[in-house]
Amino acid sequence: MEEMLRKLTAVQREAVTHVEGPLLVLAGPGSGKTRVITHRVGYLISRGIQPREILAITFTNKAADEMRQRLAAMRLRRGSTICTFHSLAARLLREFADKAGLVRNFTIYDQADQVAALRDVLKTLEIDRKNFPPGKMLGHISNCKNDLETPEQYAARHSDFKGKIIARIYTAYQKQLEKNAALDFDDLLMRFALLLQKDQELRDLLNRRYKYVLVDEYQDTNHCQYQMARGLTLNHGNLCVTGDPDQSIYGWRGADIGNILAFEEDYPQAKVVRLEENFRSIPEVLNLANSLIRFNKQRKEKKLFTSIASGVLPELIEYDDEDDEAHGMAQAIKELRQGGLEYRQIAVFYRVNWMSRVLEEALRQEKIPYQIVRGIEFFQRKEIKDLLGYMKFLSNPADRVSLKRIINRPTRGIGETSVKKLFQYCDNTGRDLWETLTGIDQVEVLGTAAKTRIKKFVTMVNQWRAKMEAPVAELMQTVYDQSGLMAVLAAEKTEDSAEYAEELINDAAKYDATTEAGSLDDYLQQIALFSDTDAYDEQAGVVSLMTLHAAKGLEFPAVIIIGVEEGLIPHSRSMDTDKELEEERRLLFVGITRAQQRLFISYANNRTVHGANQATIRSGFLRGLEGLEFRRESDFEDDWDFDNDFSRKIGIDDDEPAPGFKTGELVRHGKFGIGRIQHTITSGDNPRVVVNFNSAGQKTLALKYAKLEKLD
DNA sequence: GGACTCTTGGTTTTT
DNA sequence: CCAAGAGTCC
Repeated sequence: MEEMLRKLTAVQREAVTHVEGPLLVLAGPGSGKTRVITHRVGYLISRGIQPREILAITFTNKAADEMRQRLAAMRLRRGSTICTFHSLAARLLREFADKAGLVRNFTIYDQADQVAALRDVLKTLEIDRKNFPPGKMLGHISNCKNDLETPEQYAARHSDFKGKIIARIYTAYQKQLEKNAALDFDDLLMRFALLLQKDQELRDLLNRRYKYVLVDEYQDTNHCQYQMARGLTLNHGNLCVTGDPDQSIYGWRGADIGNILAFEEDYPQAKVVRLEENFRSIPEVLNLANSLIRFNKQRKEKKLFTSIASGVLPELIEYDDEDDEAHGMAQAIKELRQGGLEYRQIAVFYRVNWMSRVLEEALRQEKIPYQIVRGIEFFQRKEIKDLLGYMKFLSNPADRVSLKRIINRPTRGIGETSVKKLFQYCDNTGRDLWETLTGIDQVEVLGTAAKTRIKKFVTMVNQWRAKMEAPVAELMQTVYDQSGLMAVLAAEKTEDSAEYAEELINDAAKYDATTEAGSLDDYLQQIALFSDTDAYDEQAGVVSLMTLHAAKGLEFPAVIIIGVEEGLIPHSRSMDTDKELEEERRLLFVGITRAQQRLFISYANNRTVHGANQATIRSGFLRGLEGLEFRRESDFEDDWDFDNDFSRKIGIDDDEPAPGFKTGELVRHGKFGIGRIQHTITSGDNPRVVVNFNSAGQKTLALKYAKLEKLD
């Protein structure tokens, strides 16, 4: 351990070795944050803390996996809990199901399930889907849950026409989920946060269980997650959070950047460590990132610097249209490869998923191998949803959404009307769905034909239920076969569907092989909480394509960002407020700071939207950037004077120190006292120096105004 | 009840 | 342009 600590910088070591009490690690991109967190876990263990007393909360399952591997590589004792907020909540809600008033085998609803459930609700409430679209309604509901607001509270707060209706929808939706023994993503967090709030006994128990809690990507936590982190550490206060306000990109789904910005006020005893040295990118990339993010007002001033050697200027390329852009980038990838990079070292980012299409086409034509990092796409396929629907219903026979999905797929002559009657019967008599199904003879509203068919279905399901303890893949294979799904898929013109279904069974087999105490419930939970980035395979040896959101936490020697246009970045649906605009800018910042060496940014003057060609405008974010090499690959000549609008000068350190001051020199400031120059910024006509003052901390000072006195 | 065609609306980002 | 929903026919 001692040796490992020696390899860290002084600031990193500070973060690793601060054991007791709240700790805020403000970590810039590429500052070795992951390393610090893993080392911190290692350090705690080396100090005699039991591994099982440590809880590390990551943003994705992928990040959790990686962390586990790193810890394993450090050959530490295992047993720490490393997972995401969602899986932690799911796990603990199962463990303390009684306290939470839940059944242990609850189902987790994904977006499609939520929509299906909400549609049913709207139908029974006889609310028009056009005026109250399910997606929008779910958005409202999600916001409420993220703020821990129950349907009752929402209803009490709204007396206007629309608010009242939404309150009715929210209430009925919750009832529906309850009936189905299902929780949506937000419920997981909300239910657990509320439980933690009101159940002191449980809180004490968990505070004793997890004595040290670490939360990564804290800038993207919402109110529920904030409450969870707080509740889990209330008794001992050993909460370490890490994050970067400049990389907060999930505000739209409830993430509150205020959580990290106000951490010090929230936890006055908190120690704050800033990791500002970047170990990832060449100064040219960092300079560009800095010159972009400085336009944001909602932030903590922070200057990124690096001692990595200078490289090539990032390029900005203009194209005529998206086809040219895609082919141009394919060309760039080829050139990068000739320059010695491997495919796996190159990534392309875009704002919206549909932008991958043109790109794929171009890459296929140019025979460049690629992967699209979109994990959940697989699980959104119809055949996968069908097969999983069976599994979900087996796991939780109260789940109407799943039953509705599978009872007539393949067709068994049990139509919509029969299902509707069945559900109505349950609602009217208050009887359990599965109970009703097994005693279907008593349901007078159904005809004999329907009853016979349902009985047959129930017999089939019962046979599977007898095998619930079997390995998941085995059970799934049986279901796939005996349900008739296999025959249906095999009969389809394209073989894709059957292949996908088999891929799912293989995935289950992998789960069986790697999980010791696996169960169907647990497998389904893992799948439900699968994320896009989880699909990123760094071993694949291919170019990676992904959205800017999915790029978070990753790094690549070469990065290409396409479609940097008004309406895309910033996206047309989030450019109304400064808050939204700043988040969009942060998104571009995240993209830029993924690059280690080479960075290409591009836009096209025309783009096909809705099948029609539209003229586009380069993103306003590009204005005022420093350190870009501009290249025009389009015929179109506008009156844009790049050299006037942009500055090609780059200013991080070394080459041109600010007049009279050098990195490392001791200086005195009238107000801040004595400090040492961290680095100098010479870009633009406003040379500045970043100084670490002994008492006042780090400050960026304009030489024009600040009177600095040299000391040595 | 189910398979088919036509119309229409609409493209963020995701656990 | 493309997916989902309504409408139509067997």
